[in-house]
Amino acid sequence: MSRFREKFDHQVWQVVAAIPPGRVMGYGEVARAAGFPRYSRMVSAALGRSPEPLPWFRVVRSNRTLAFEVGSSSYREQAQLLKQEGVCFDGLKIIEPDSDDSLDRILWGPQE
DNA sequence: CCCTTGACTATCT
DNA sequence: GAGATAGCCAAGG
Repeated sequence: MSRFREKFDHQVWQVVAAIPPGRVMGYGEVARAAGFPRYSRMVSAALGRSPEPLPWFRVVRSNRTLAFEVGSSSYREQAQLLKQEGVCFDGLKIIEPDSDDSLDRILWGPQE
């Protein structure tokens, strides 16, 4: 086993496990927080290798959309788990709770 | 070695 | 804002 992967995985798992419910982090953000900037593409692999259940569904793309193919079972599962803990969506994008996003969008909902 | 693969990103049209 | 493009980097064939 590569020593790199062992360290990387451990760090990533630790960061992801610390994401509070109702909040999300981007792959790049997780990688950076784990001490491995530019390793966004490696994060997903580390999540899949976790021996313990992780809140993997709280990891999303930098543009706040889900990384799976829209409509796939994985996509639906992740979206459901997130909504289940209060995360709101504006179409395909996640509305951050701390975002200074317009109140209009939250009140009016998706689209205009 | 060389080439391909990703649950990715930033940048430019 | 949607596509295309070019970086990114460990892993596996």
